[in-house]
Amino acid sequence: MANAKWPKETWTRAAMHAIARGGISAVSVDALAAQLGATRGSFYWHFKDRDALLATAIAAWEETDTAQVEARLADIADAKRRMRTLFREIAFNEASDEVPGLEAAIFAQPDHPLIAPVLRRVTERRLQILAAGFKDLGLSPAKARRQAVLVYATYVGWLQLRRTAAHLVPEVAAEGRDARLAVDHLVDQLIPA
Amino acid sequence: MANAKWPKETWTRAAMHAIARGGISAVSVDALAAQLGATRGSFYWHFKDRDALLATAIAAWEETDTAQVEARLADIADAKRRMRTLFREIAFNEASDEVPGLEAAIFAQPDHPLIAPVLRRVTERRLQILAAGFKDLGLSPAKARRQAVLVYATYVGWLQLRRTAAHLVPEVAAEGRDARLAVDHLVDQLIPA
DNA sequence: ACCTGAACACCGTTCAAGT
DNA sequence: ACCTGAACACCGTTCAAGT
Repeated sequence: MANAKWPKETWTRAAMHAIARGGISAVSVDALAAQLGATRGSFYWHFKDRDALLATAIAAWEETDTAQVEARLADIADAKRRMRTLFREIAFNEASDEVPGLEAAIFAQPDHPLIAPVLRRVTERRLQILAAGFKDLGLSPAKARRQAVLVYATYVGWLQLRRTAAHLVPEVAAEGRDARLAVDHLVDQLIPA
Repeated sequence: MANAKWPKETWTRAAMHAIARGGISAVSVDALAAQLGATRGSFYWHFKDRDALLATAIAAWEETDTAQVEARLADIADAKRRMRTLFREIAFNEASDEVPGLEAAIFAQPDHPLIAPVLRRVTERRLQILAAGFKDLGLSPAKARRQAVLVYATYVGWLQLRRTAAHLVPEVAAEGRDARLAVDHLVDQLIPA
């Protein structure tokens, strides 16, 4: 258990990079084995099947994501600034993954059976953070919740438009003048003074 | 060409239903052949490969979608009512596909290489319709465009939240009191008086 | 405990042969 | 023109055998 040639973690890291590169379908036991210089048989000593590897990789992402969002927002006392930060930093600077592109790849397949439950938990946590912020800004609990849903839906759609239509919709790009104007416009309209 | 046992269209319809049921990965040449009572070899007479079938099915959806959105919105003269309709009817009553669930399944895989270019065209067309509406409501061209992007991003995210977190976020459900309140809230905030 | 290598199943693709 | 059926390739999974 301690002296494995290709410990479980090695397969998991390789899978995370494969997901970041080409999504779930890019995770091939055969390809990973070849890449590591191991055999497919070896893989099945550590994992029940391919899905178990995928679940482990996605769970690893969830843990680091939870920790990061918490850390980033806890610092900011002022509610309005916290909201702007959520959009500016998290939505626009492609959250600082330790595996670059992994979050984007996971958000790109929200309906995958292994991703959906994780995304539900992440969504609920973020909605609670947003709703708490809007309550701090003076909204009633019900209105704060509705506003949180509205803002989060916009965030989710914004990310999707960036992936699928960035050239077409310069407003949602990660940088540029159009994008900055659009974000200001968005923040002004979605976040009460 | 006229007297085929399993004409091209039969394969295409079967593929559309398979996509609606389980997404792109549910389209298996082997499974479709078995289902139709044909052989896999027969399939390759009509299509170059599996991707050609997928492309044909997605193109068929694009055509009917284009026609439907055009027809539905052309009727409504008043700009504000047109906007509300876009959200109420199209976003909430699961656009009346002739193949039920197909649009939702396509929106669920926006990054798939065969889906992405189609979705780009659909996105641009819808943004133009929205922006024209906001200009009719008195916004400047630049503001109308930004508002269209904001509204459309919210729409896209709303659909995704419904798919992945409907139980968790009753506000985005297709029906119910919470959902109606949330939509009113949303329309009031996103569509200028 | 950990890994190899052969075997099998599933499914996309090709193609020679039929009608 | 349209279809069959056999063959092959790719890859997930199992398992007996090795160290």
